[in-house]
Amino acid sequence: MFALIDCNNFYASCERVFRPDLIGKPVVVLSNNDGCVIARSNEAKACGVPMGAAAFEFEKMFAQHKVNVFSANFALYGDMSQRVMNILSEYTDEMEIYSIDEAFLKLDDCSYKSLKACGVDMQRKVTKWTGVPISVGIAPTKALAKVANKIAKKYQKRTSNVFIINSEERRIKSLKWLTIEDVWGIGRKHAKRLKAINVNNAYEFTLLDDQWVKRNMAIVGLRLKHDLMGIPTLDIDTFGAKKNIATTRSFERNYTELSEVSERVTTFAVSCAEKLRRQKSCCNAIMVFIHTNGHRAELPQYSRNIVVKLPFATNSGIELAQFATKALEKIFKPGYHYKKAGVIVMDFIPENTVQLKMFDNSNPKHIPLMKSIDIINATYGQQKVRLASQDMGRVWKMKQERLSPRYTTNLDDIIMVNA
DNA sequence: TCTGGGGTCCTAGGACCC
DNA sequence: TCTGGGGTCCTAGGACCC
Repeated sequence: MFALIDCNNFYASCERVFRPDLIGKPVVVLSNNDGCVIARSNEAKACGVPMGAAAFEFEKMFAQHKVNVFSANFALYGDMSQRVMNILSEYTDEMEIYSIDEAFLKLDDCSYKSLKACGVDMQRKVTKWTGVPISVGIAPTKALAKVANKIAKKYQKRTSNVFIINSEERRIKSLKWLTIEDVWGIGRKHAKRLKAINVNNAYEFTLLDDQWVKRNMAIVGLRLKHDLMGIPTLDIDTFGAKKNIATTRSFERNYTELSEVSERVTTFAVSCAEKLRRQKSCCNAIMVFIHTNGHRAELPQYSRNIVVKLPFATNSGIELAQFATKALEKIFKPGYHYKKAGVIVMDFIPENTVQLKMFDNSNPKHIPLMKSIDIINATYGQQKVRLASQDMGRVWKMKQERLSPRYTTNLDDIIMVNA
Protein backbone atom coordinates (compact mmCIF):
# COMPACT_ATOMS: atom_id res chain seq x y z
CA MET A 1 0.00 0.00 0.00
CA PHE A 2 1.06 3.57 -0.68
CA ALA A 3 0.44 6.48 1.65
CA LEU A 4 0.45 10.07 0.51
CA ILE A 5 0.99 12.56 3.29
CA ASP A 6 0.30 16.18 2.48
CA CYS A 7 0.60 19.17 4.81
CA ASN A 8 -2.53 21.25 4.84
CA ASN A 9 -2.00 24.75 3.40
CA PHE A 10 1.65 24.25 4.27
CA TYR A 11 3.17 27.76 4.21
CA ALA A 12 0.15 29.30 5.90
CA SER A 13 0.23 26.55 8.53
CA CYS A 14 3.94 27.16 9.19
CA GLU A 15 3.24 30.82 9.87
CA ARG A 16 0.49 29.86 12.27
CA VAL A 17 2.67 27.48 14.28
CA PHE A 18 4.40 30.49 15.81
CA ARG A 19 1.36 32.74 15.73
CA PRO A 20 -1.38 30.69 17.35
CA ASP A 21 -3.46 33.87 17.57
CA LEU A 22 -4.01 33.43 13.83
CA ILE A 23 -5.70 30.03 14.10
CA GLY A 24 -9.16 30.31 12.61
CA LYS A 25 -8.25 33.54 10.81
CA PRO A 26 -7.48 34.10 7.13
CA VAL A 27 -3.75 33.86 6.34
CA VAL A 28 -2.01 34.17 2.99
CA VAL A 29 1.64 33.86 2.02
CA LEU A 30 3.09 35.82 -0.90
CA SER A 31 5.77 34.82 -3.40
CA ASN A 32 9.19 36.48 -3.62
CA ASN A 33 9.00 40.25 -3.95
CA ASP A 34 5.55 40.03 -2.37
CA GLY A 35 4.25 39.36 -5.86
CA CYS A 36 1.37 36.95 -5.72
CA VAL A 37 -0.43 34.58 -3.38
CA ILE A 38 1.19 31.15 -3.10
CA ALA A 39 -0.56 29.76 -0.02
CA ARG A 40 -3.90 30.32 1.69
CA SER A 41 -5.45 29.12 4.89
CA ASN A 42 -8.94 27.63 4.61
CA GLU A 43 -10.39 30.90 5.88
CA ALA A 44 -8.57 32.85 3.17
CA LYS A 45 -9.88 30.42 0.56
CA ALA A 46 -13.38 30.98 1.92
CA CYS A 47 -12.91 34.76 1.52
CA GLY A 48 -12.38 34.13 -2.18
CA VAL A 49 -8.63 34.72 -2.51
CA PRO A 50 -7.59 32.75 -5.58
CA MET A 51 -4.27 30.92 -5.89
CA GLY A 52 -1.76 33.10 -7.70
CA ALA A 53 -3.67 36.31 -7.07
CA ALA A 54 -1.52 39.39 -7.67
CA ALA A 55 -1.03 40.97 -4.26
CA PHE A 56 -1.40 44.55 -5.45
CA GLU A 57 -4.77 43.75 -6.95
CA PHE A 58 -6.06 42.29 -3.70
CA GLU A 59 -4.80 44.86 -1.18
CA LYS A 60 -8.26 46.26 -0.60
CA MET A 61 -9.80 42.88 -0.25
CA PHE A 62 -7.13 41.80 2.25
CA ALA A 63 -7.87 44.85 4.37
CA GLN A 64 -11.61 44.34 4.14
CA HIS A 65 -11.49 40.72 5.31
CA LYS A 66 -8.64 41.31 7.75
CA VAL A 67 -6.47 38.82 5.93
CA ASN A 68 -3.08 38.29 7.58
CA VAL A 69 -0.49 38.62 4.85
CA PHE A 70 3.04 37.22 5.05
CA SER A 71 6.08 37.47 2.79
CA ALA A 72 7.49 34.06 1.91
CA ASN A 73 9.86 32.80 4.60
CA PHE A 74 11.52 29.83 2.95
CA ALA A 75 14.07 29.40 5.72
CA LEU A 76 11.16 28.61 8.02
CA TYR A 77 9.25 26.41 5.57
CA GLY A 78 12.32 24.40 4.59
CA ASP A 79 13.15 23.72 8.20
CA MET A 80 9.57 22.79 9.12
CA SER A 81 9.44 20.50 6.09
CA GLN A 82 12.53 18.65 7.29
CA ARG A 83 10.96 18.12 10.69
CA VAL A 84 7.81 16.68 9.14
CA MET A 85 9.80 14.43 6.77
CA ASN A 86 11.99 13.18 9.63
CA ILE A 87 8.94 12.04 11.54
CA LEU A 88 7.40 10.37 8.50
CA SER A 89 10.60 8.54 7.63
CA GLU A 90 10.24 6.52 10.80
CA TYR A 91 7.21 4.74 9.37
CA THR A 92 8.95 3.16 6.39
CA ASP A 93 12.24 2.45 4.63
CA GLU A 94 10.78 3.53 1.31
CA MET A 95 9.84 7.16 1.16
CA GLU A 96 9.70 9.62 -1.71
CA ILE A 97 9.79 13.28 -0.78
CA TYR A 98 7.57 14.52 -3.56
CA SER A 99 7.62 18.22 -2.73
CA ILE A 100 8.30 20.51 0.19
CA ASP A 101 5.02 19.48 1.80
CA GLU A 102 4.27 16.02 0.39
CA ALA A 103 5.69 12.54 0.69
CA PHE A 104 4.79 9.08 -0.60
CA LEU A 105 5.44 6.16 1.76
CA LYS A 106 5.30 2.46 1.00
CA LEU A 107 3.56 0.67 3.85
CA ASP A 108 3.81 -3.05 4.34
CA ASP A 109 1.00 -3.86 6.70
CA CYS A 110 -2.17 -4.31 4.72
CA SER A 111 -4.92 -4.83 7.26
CA TYR A 112 -7.33 -1.96 7.39
CA LYS A 113 -7.25 -1.63 11.13
CA SER A 114 -3.53 -1.27 11.42
CA LEU A 115 -3.32 1.00 8.37
CA LYS A 116 -5.93 3.30 9.78
CA ALA A 117 -4.18 3.24 13.14
CA CYS A 118 -0.89 3.97 11.41
CA GLY A 119 -2.34 6.93 9.52
CA VAL A 120 -3.98 8.35 12.61
CA ASP A 121 -0.73 7.97 14.51
CA MET A 122 1.18 9.85 11.81
CA GLN A 123 -1.37 12.59 11.80
CA ARG A 124 -1.32 13.02 15.56
CA LYS A 125 2.45 12.79 15.89
CA VAL A 126 3.23 15.29 13.12
CA THR A 127 0.63 17.73 14.37
CA LYS A 128 1.77 17.43 17.95
CA TRP A 129 5.50 17.52 17.31
CA THR A 130 5.61 20.20 14.60
CA GLY A 131 2.28 22.03 14.82
CA VAL A 132 1.65 21.43 11.12
CA PRO A 133 -1.65 19.70 10.29
CA ILE A 134 -1.47 16.91 7.70
CA SER A 135 -3.79 14.71 5.71
CA VAL A 136 -3.13 11.05 4.99
CA GLY A 137 -4.38 9.06 2.00
CA ILE A 138 -3.69 5.34 1.75
CA ALA A 139 -4.38 3.11 -1.27
CA PRO A 140 -2.91 0.33 -3.41
CA THR A 141 -1.40 2.77 -5.95
CA LYS A 142 0.14 6.23 -5.90
CA ALA A 143 -2.60 7.86 -7.96
CA LEU A 144 -5.28 6.33 -5.70
CA ALA A 145 -3.37 7.48 -2.61
CA LYS A 146 -3.58 10.98 -4.06
CA VAL A 147 -7.34 10.56 -4.41
CA ALA A 148 -7.65 9.23 -0.86
CA ASN A 149 -5.67 12.19 0.41
CA LYS A 150 -8.07 14.61 -1.26
CA ILE A 151 -10.97 12.93 0.48
CA ALA A 152 -9.19 13.01 3.84
CA LYS A 153 -8.56 16.72 3.38
CA LYS A 154 -12.06 17.52 2.21
CA TYR A 155 -13.83 15.59 4.98
CA GLN A 156 -11.44 16.20 7.87
CA LYS A 157 -13.96 15.65 10.63
CA ARG A 158 -15.52 12.51 9.24
CA THR A 159 -12.21 10.89 8.31
CA SER A 160 -9.99 12.21 11.14
CA ASN A 161 -7.70 13.36 8.29
CA VAL A 162 -7.03 9.78 7.24
CA PHE A 163 -8.76 8.00 4.37
CA ILE A 164 -8.04 4.57 2.98
CA ILE A 165 -9.14 3.12 -0.33
CA ASN A 166 -9.07 -0.58 0.34
CA SER A 167 -11.98 -2.05 -1.57
CA GLU A 168 -13.35 -1.98 -5.10
CA GLU A 169 -16.52 -0.21 -3.94
CA ARG A 170 -14.52 2.49 -2.23
CA ARG A 171 -12.28 2.91 -5.24
CA ILE A 172 -15.21 3.39 -7.59
CA LYS A 173 -17.09 5.65 -5.22
CA SER A 174 -13.99 7.77 -4.65
CA LEU A 175 -13.25 8.08 -8.35
CA LYS A 176 -16.83 9.05 -9.12
CA TRP A 177 -16.55 11.76 -6.50
CA LEU A 178 -13.40 13.29 -8.02
CA THR A 179 -13.99 15.72 -10.88
CA ILE A 180 -11.72 15.23 -13.86
CA GLU A 181 -9.81 18.51 -13.50
CA ASP A 182 -8.85 17.59 -9.95
CA VAL A 183 -7.17 14.34 -10.94
CA TRP A 184 -3.42 14.30 -10.32
CA GLY A 185 -1.71 14.35 -13.71
CA ILE A 186 -4.62 15.84 -15.61
CA GLY A 187 -4.04 19.50 -16.24
CA ARG A 188 -6.09 22.17 -17.95
CA LYS A 189 -5.46 20.99 -21.50
CA HIS A 190 -6.36 17.36 -20.92
CA ALA A 191 -9.32 18.20 -18.71
CA LYS A 192 -10.80 20.28 -21.48
CA ARG A 193 -10.34 17.56 -24.05
CA LEU A 194 -11.81 14.93 -21.72
CA LYS A 195 -14.84 17.03 -20.88
CA ALA A 196 -15.45 17.48 -24.58
CA ILE A 197 -16.02 13.73 -24.86
CA ASN A 198 -18.14 13.75 -21.73
CA VAL A 199 -15.61 12.39 -19.29
CA ASN A 200 -16.34 14.41 -16.18
CA ASN A 201 -14.90 12.42 -13.32
CA ALA A 202 -11.98 10.13 -12.57
CA TYR A 203 -14.12 7.00 -12.81
CA GLU A 204 -15.28 7.81 -16.33
CA PHE A 205 -11.64 8.36 -17.26
CA THR A 206 -10.77 4.82 -16.17
CA LEU A 207 -13.47 3.45 -18.49
CA LEU A 208 -11.89 4.98 -21.58
CA ASP A 209 -10.33 2.83 -24.26
CA ASP A 210 -6.57 2.32 -23.79
CA GLN A 211 -5.95 3.22 -27.42
CA TRP A 212 -7.74 6.53 -27.09
CA VAL A 213 -5.83 7.43 -23.95
CA LYS A 214 -2.50 6.50 -25.51
CA ARG A 215 -3.23 8.45 -28.66
CA ASN A 216 -4.45 11.59 -26.92
CA MET A 217 -2.51 11.63 -23.68
CA ALA A 218 0.54 9.56 -24.55
CA ILE A 219 2.10 6.94 -22.34
CA VAL A 220 1.86 9.23 -19.30
CA GLY A 221 -1.93 9.28 -19.55
CA LEU A 222 -2.13 5.53 -19.97
CA ARG A 223 0.01 4.90 -16.90
CA LEU A 224 -2.21 7.22 -14.91
CA LYS A 225 -5.32 5.38 -16.08
CA HIS A 226 -3.94 2.01 -14.97
CA ASP A 227 -2.81 3.41 -11.65
CA LEU A 228 -6.30 4.76 -11.03
CA MET A 229 -7.74 1.35 -11.90
CA GLY A 230 -5.74 -0.06 -9.02
CA ILE A 231 -2.95 -1.61 -11.08
CA PRO A 232 0.28 -0.34 -9.54
CA THR A 233 2.06 1.39 -12.41
CA LEU A 234 3.77 4.41 -10.90
CA ASP A 235 6.56 3.44 -8.56
CA ILE A 236 8.04 5.27 -5.67
CA ASP A 237 11.28 7.19 -6.29
CA THR A 238 13.42 6.95 -3.19
CA PHE A 239 16.59 8.15 -4.90
CA GLY A 240 16.01 11.79 -4.21
CA ALA A 241 18.84 13.43 -6.13
CA LYS A 242 17.67 16.15 -8.47
CA LYS A 243 18.35 16.11 -12.21
CA ASN A 244 18.26 19.86 -12.62
CA ILE A 245 18.88 22.63 -10.14
CA ALA A 246 17.81 26.20 -10.70
CA THR A 247 18.13 29.56 -9.05
CA THR A 248 16.06 32.21 -10.76
CA ARG A 249 14.59 35.50 -9.60
CA SER A 250 12.49 38.39 -10.72
CA PHE A 251 14.20 41.69 -9.96
CA GLU A 252 12.61 44.24 -7.70
CA ARG A 253 13.02 46.78 -10.54
CA ASN A 254 14.09 46.71 -14.16
CA TYR A 255 17.79 46.34 -14.87
CA THR A 256 19.27 47.87 -18.00
CA GLU A 257 23.02 47.44 -17.44
CA LEU A 258 24.97 44.29 -18.14
CA SER A 259 26.94 44.81 -14.91
CA GLU A 260 23.75 44.75 -12.83
CA VAL A 261 22.42 41.57 -14.40
CA SER A 262 25.87 40.02 -14.31
CA GLU A 263 26.11 40.51 -10.57
CA ARG A 264 22.84 38.72 -10.04
CA VAL A 265 23.70 35.89 -12.43
CA THR A 266 26.95 35.40 -10.49
CA THR A 267 24.97 35.05 -7.28
CA PHE A 268 22.57 32.60 -8.93
CA ALA A 269 25.47 30.48 -10.18
CA VAL A 270 27.05 30.43 -6.72
CA SER A 271 23.71 29.38 -5.26
CA CYS A 272 23.36 26.55 -7.81
CA ALA A 273 26.89 25.39 -6.92
CA GLU A 274 25.96 25.24 -3.24
CA LYS A 275 22.87 23.18 -3.99
CA LEU A 276 24.96 20.89 -6.20
CA ARG A 277 27.48 20.31 -3.42
CA ARG A 278 24.69 19.59 -0.98
CA GLN A 279 23.60 16.64 -3.12
CA LYS A 280 27.24 15.74 -3.91
CA SER A 281 26.92 16.23 -7.66
CA CYS A 282 28.89 18.05 -10.32
CA CYS A 283 27.28 19.45 -13.45
CA ASN A 284 28.41 19.20 -17.03
CA ALA A 285 26.22 21.96 -18.43
CA ILE A 286 24.77 25.27 -17.38
CA MET A 287 21.93 27.36 -18.76
CA VAL A 288 21.52 31.09 -18.31
CA PHE A 289 18.38 32.97 -19.28
CA ILE A 290 17.22 36.57 -19.14
CA HIS A 291 13.97 38.21 -20.04
CA THR A 292 12.10 41.46 -19.93
CA ASN A 293 8.80 41.99 -18.13
CA GLY A 294 6.07 40.19 -20.06
CA HIS A 295 3.39 42.13 -18.17
CA ARG A 296 4.63 45.39 -19.70
CA ALA A 297 3.42 44.94 -23.26
CA GLU A 298 4.25 48.56 -24.14
CA LEU A 299 7.98 47.97 -23.60
CA PRO A 300 10.09 46.15 -26.19
CA GLN A 301 10.34 42.48 -25.23
CA TYR A 302 13.37 40.25 -25.34
CA SER A 303 13.95 36.81 -23.95
CA ARG A 304 16.77 34.35 -24.53
CA ASN A 305 18.55 31.47 -22.99
CA ILE A 306 21.84 29.82 -23.70
CA VAL A 307 23.11 26.39 -22.75
CA VAL A 308 26.84 25.99 -22.27
CA LYS A 309 28.50 22.61 -22.16
CA LEU A 310 31.32 22.78 -19.67
CA PRO A 311 34.83 21.57 -20.54
CA PHE A 312 34.80 19.66 -17.24
CA ALA A 313 32.30 18.69 -14.57
CA THR A 314 32.33 20.99 -11.57
CA ASN A 315 30.45 22.22 -8.53
CA SER A 316 32.79 25.10 -7.79
CA GLY A 317 30.94 28.37 -7.34
CA ILE A 318 33.88 30.26 -8.79
CA GLU A 319 33.99 28.23 -11.97
CA LEU A 320 30.24 28.14 -12.45
CA ALA A 321 30.07 31.90 -11.93
CA GLN A 322 32.72 32.38 -14.62
CA PHE A 323 30.90 30.17 -17.12
CA ALA A 324 27.58 31.80 -16.30
CA THR A 325 28.77 35.38 -16.75
CA LYS A 326 30.48 34.49 -20.02
CA ALA A 327 27.24 32.92 -21.20
CA LEU A 328 25.28 35.95 -20.11
CA GLU A 329 27.52 38.25 -22.18
CA LYS A 330 26.61 36.22 -25.25
CA ILE A 331 22.86 36.73 -24.89
CA PHE A 332 22.69 40.15 -23.23
CA LYS A 333 21.46 42.90 -25.53
CA PRO A 334 21.62 46.52 -24.39
CA GLY A 335 18.53 48.71 -24.62
CA TYR A 336 16.10 46.40 -22.85
CA HIS A 337 14.59 46.53 -19.38
CA TYR A 338 15.37 43.19 -17.82
CA LYS A 339 13.06 41.87 -15.14
CA LYS A 340 14.18 38.32 -14.56
CA ALA A 341 17.19 36.10 -14.92
CA GLY A 342 18.19 32.63 -13.86
CA VAL A 343 20.82 29.94 -13.85
CA ILE A 344 20.01 26.26 -14.26
CA VAL A 345 22.63 23.54 -13.93
CA MET A 346 22.12 20.23 -15.70
CA ASP A 347 23.67 16.92 -16.70
CA PHE A 348 24.94 15.76 -13.33
CA ILE A 349 27.41 13.15 -12.25
CA PRO A 350 28.30 12.18 -8.68
CA GLU A 351 31.15 14.39 -7.49
CA ASN A 352 33.36 11.40 -6.71
CA THR A 353 33.24 10.08 -10.29
CA VAL A 354 34.57 13.15 -12.09
CA GLN A 355 37.04 12.04 -14.75
CA LEU A 356 40.32 13.88 -15.04
CA LYS A 357 41.12 15.07 -18.54
CA MET A 358 44.37 15.69 -20.30
CA PHE A 359 44.19 19.48 -20.41
CA ASP A 360 41.04 21.13 -19.13
CA ASN A 361 40.20 20.34 -15.54
CA SER A 362 38.35 21.89 -12.68
CA ASN A 363 40.79 23.62 -10.35
CA PRO A 364 41.47 21.03 -7.62
CA LYS A 365 42.12 23.79 -5.09
CA HIS A 366 38.45 24.70 -5.29
CA ILE A 367 37.35 21.51 -3.57
CA PRO A 368 38.78 22.36 -0.11
CA LEU A 369 37.97 26.04 -0.73
CA MET A 370 34.31 25.31 -1.36
CA LYS A 371 34.20 23.00 1.62
CA SER A 372 35.51 25.81 3.82
CA ILE A 373 33.06 28.30 2.37
CA ASP A 374 30.18 25.89 3.02
CA ILE A 375 31.27 25.42 6.62
CA ILE A 376 31.71 29.14 7.27
CA ASN A 377 28.37 30.00 5.71
CA ALA A 378 26.64 27.22 7.61
CA THR A 379 28.14 28.45 10.87
CA TYR A 380 27.94 32.21 10.53
CA GLY A 381 25.01 32.70 8.21
CA GLN A 382 24.34 32.50 4.51
CA GLN A 383 26.51 34.53 2.17
CA LYS A 384 28.99 35.53 4.85
CA VAL A 385 31.65 34.52 2.34
CA ARG A 386 31.00 35.68 -1.19
CA LEU A 387 32.79 36.19 -4.47
CA ALA A 388 33.95 39.73 -5.15
CA SER A 389 31.86 39.64 -8.33
CA GLN A 390 28.73 39.06 -6.29
CA ASP A 391 26.67 41.98 -5.07
CA MET A 392 29.44 43.57 -2.98
CA GLY A 393 28.90 47.20 -2.13
CA ARG A 394 25.66 47.33 -4.01
CA VAL A 395 22.33 46.54 -2.50
CA TRP A 396 19.58 44.64 -4.13
CA LYS A 397 16.74 43.80 -1.90
CA MET A 398 13.78 41.61 -2.37
CA LYS A 399 10.54 43.24 -1.42
CA GLN A 400 9.64 41.42 1.81
CA GLU A 401 7.56 43.83 3.75
CA ARG A 402 5.73 41.27 5.81
CA LEU A 403 8.40 38.73 6.59
CA SER A 404 7.99 36.67 9.73
CA PRO A 405 11.02 35.86 11.91
CA ARG A 406 13.18 32.82 11.13
CA TYR A 407 11.93 31.21 14.32
CA THR A 408 13.64 27.87 13.87
CA THR A 409 16.84 28.66 11.99
CA ASN A 410 18.22 31.86 13.52
CA LEU A 411 19.07 32.31 17.17
CA ASP A 412 18.30 36.03 17.02
CA ASP A 413 14.77 35.23 15.89
CA ILE A 414 13.98 32.58 18.46
CA ILE A 415 10.58 33.00 19.99
CA MET A 416 10.22 34.80 23.31
CA VAL A 417 7.75 33.53 25.85
CA ASN A 418 6.55 35.83 28.59
CA ALA A 419 5.40 33.77 31.54
C1' DT B 1 4.55 50.78 -9.56
C1' DC B 2 3.24 45.94 -8.60
C1' DT B 3 2.13 39.74 -11.48
C1' DG B 4 6.96 33.32 -8.08
C1' DG B 5 10.24 29.77 -8.22
C1' DG B 6 11.09 25.70 -8.48
C1' DG B 7 10.75 20.69 -10.66
C1' DT B 8 9.50 16.11 -13.84
C1' DC B 9 8.78 13.38 -18.02
C1' DC B 10 7.68 12.67 -22.88
C1' DT B 11 7.58 13.53 -27.94
C1' DA B 12 8.59 15.11 -32.50
C1' DG B 13 11.78 16.45 -35.52
C1' DG B 14 16.39 17.55 -37.12
C1' DA B 15 21.19 16.32 -37.74
C1' DC B 16 24.05 12.91 -38.35
C1' DC B 17 25.74 8.00 -38.95
C1' DC B 18 26.14 3.52 -41.72
C1' DT C 1 7.22 8.64 -62.83
C1' DC C 2 10.76 6.80 -59.97
C1' DT C 3 15.10 8.79 -54.93
C1' DG C 4 16.20 3.08 -48.69
C1' DG C 5 16.10 1.69 -44.28
C1' DG C 6 17.72 1.51 -40.59
C1' DG C 7 20.04 3.65 -36.26
C1' DT C 8 21.53 7.42 -32.39
C1' DC C 9 21.70 11.69 -30.16
C1' DC C 10 20.20 16.18 -29.23
C1' DT C 11 16.93 19.93 -28.70
C1' DA C 12 12.77 22.53 -28.26
C1' DG C 13 8.53 22.54 -26.68
C1' DG C 14 4.50 20.68 -24.40
C1' DA C 15 2.13 18.97 -20.50
C1' DC C 16 2.07 18.34 -15.99
C1' DC C 17 3.29 18.84 -10.73
C1' DC C 18 3.99 21.59 -6.11
